[in-house]
Amino acid sequence: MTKKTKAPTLSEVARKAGVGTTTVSRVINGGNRVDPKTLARVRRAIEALGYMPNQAARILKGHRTKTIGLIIPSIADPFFASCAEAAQVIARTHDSLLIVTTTHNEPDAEIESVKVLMQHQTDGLIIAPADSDNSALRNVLARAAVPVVALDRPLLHSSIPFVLADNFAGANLATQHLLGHGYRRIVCLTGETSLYTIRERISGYRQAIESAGLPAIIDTSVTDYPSVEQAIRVLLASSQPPDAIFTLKNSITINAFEAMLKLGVAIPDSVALLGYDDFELADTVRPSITVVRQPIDEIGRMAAEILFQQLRPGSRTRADDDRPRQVQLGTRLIRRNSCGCTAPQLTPQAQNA
Amino acid sequence: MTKKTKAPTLSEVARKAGVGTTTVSRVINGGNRVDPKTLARVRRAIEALGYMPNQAARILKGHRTKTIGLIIPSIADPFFASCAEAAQVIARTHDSLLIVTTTHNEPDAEIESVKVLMQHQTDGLIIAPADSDNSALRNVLARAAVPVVALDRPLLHSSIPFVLADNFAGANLATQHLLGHGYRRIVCLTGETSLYTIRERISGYRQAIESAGLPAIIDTSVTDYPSVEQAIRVLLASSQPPDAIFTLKNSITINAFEAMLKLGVAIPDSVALLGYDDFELADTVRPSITVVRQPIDEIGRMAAEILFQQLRPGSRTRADDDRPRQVQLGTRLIRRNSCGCTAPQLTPQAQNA
DNA sequence: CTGCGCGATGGAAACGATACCACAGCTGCT
DNA sequence: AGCAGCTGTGGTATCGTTTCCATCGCGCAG
Repeated sequence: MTKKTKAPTLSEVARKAGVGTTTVSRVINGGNRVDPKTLARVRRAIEALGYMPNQAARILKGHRTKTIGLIIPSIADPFFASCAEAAQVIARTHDSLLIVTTTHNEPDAEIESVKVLMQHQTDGLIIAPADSDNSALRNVLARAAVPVVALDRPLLHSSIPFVLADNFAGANLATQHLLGHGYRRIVCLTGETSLYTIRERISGYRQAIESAGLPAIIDTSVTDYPSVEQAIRVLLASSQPPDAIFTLKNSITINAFEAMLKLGVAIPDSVALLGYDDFELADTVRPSITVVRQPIDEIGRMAAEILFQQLRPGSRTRADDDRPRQVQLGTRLIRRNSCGCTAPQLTPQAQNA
Repeated sequence: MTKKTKAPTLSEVARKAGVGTTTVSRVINGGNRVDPKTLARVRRAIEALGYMPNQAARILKGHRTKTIGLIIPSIADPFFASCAEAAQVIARTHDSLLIVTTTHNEPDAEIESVKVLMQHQTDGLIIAPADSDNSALRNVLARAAVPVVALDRPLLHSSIPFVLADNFAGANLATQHLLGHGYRRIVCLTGETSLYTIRERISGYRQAIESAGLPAIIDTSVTDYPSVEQAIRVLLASSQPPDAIFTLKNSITINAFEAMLKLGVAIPDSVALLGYDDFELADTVRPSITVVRQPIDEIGRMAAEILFQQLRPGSRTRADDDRPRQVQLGTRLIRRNSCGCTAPQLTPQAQNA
């Protein structure tokens, strides 16, 4: 038990170094305007005592806390995990700490998270709202009195800046790609339609399908593996079975792939498959799966950067900054083998936006 | 700009409610020993002002901060992301906030993280040390003067409790399984041997192989896809090509699988494959991949629980608690098709530990 | 009738760091 | 010589909350 009972304070350092607290404070914060000799002495005292500034006291005194909050549905979701990682990198360059809380897409948990983070005096907030039209959340955020940036999903009817991928364009392009291959009965398996991103993707799909004069075939009911398998089974048994499946979400893509394998559906010869969101193994499975890839890291990075940009002293006052506040990033179609492209491109292309 | 310039304070609430600060404080902390009428009045004032306690001030006043730190290599790594998620759930049940920092397995970043978290006065720390024998880290943690729990990797030569999977037993069992299938030239592709977990797995493999009187064939050089493909290419071209490959890490398993596919190696008929760590698609690819699965969530959960157990008031004094402090959790062999098991078991078995 | 105990409440001193202000000593200009 | 201006320094109020201690009624036993 070599545990020390108490952390040394600034004034203990001051006493040990034989100087005033002000001087020690100066040394800690850059050491300007301090005599080199004094500086060295204080530094030595700090070292000897193993002194570390108490953040709570600093924060209490006011001003910047060097802490920002990130509110996401889940850490275990690779998409948000990558966003978090990217945001943390940016936070670190701004000498700030990122605190992540999770909501599992529950509005109550979101509001709770905002409250918790505000109590911890975070300088700003990045949030991926479950419901893009949640007035309760808007209110809480308005009270928060700190800059907020929305991530992956916008917060509508508010002036909150957002960073997200162009889901409409991504799905639109993917659908066009399938149409280009000659598929005519393209089914869309969606997942939870309460999410803004999914709805946008549906719109993108629908627009492409309908402007080709074809019927949109949308199944919003699928959730887990059994439901996906069942849905595909039913579709295949119908009088006009699909010739392509477009899945709007990672887990559904994987489930659909597995179900098609199990049901003995030849991909893409019998039915093609194209998924929204890339994943590591999409390239490894046989056939490899064509997907729409979002610039995940970029989303996390930009959200954080916009937040810090708003945190710059003075930026609050001059309301009209020249920088863009609402960012929609482009997506790429990563062509692999599940869509009927014979020779998969090794270098991804087909940018949009 | 409906932004409020300033958050209301406790004394403003007190003034509004016409009571003293002490009373408001009591109301916030449970409201015992307060007249029901006063209580209601204060509650109303709190509501009206949208008051939220300032954590910084609370923390400064001393005692518990209701905040714990988690230091992991990466948030984007699914293993640690799941640990973090599990730990966060436990933290929430203890009414605490979890702050995650990442190190990318760099010792300097670890020490920096500990310092940052200590400055934020976290009540305790959970850490996955890159190097299990890092004396600098041990020193910093000793100074930290708060309970610490090691996760996934122990911190040797210290009394710090740890929670991890039994890597030796897991690899040992996996190797035995391959031996049981009749494979005799089992190659082990490791990944970075600086990690405790990898070293343990190597030992488990070696022990099983050598007690079968066979030579351990270990390639520690592989890192990314090209190196894995190259390694497999060389192995196959040798005079005595392997009949099974045991990969000690997720990314290497995936790389090996892809390389084998590309090189036209029949799995498992020509060469079997068994990987350490399960992943979502291991079950979806063809052939599905047999793996050793670790109880990831359980690791995160238990680490957090042990930490909070040590945080219980008084537990610091009675040093000899009856609870176990060093936990090694069992792993399971998930039998699929890449190892030669003809009929894959749908219900995983073969527990060990 | 007095004092004791108890429930309800408020005053004010911390907690540790910051920053405003003051001031000492020195330079160099008029 | 006098004074402005600069550098290096310290005293001290302050941030918002908790908590120790004091106070104040008030019913009730002695």
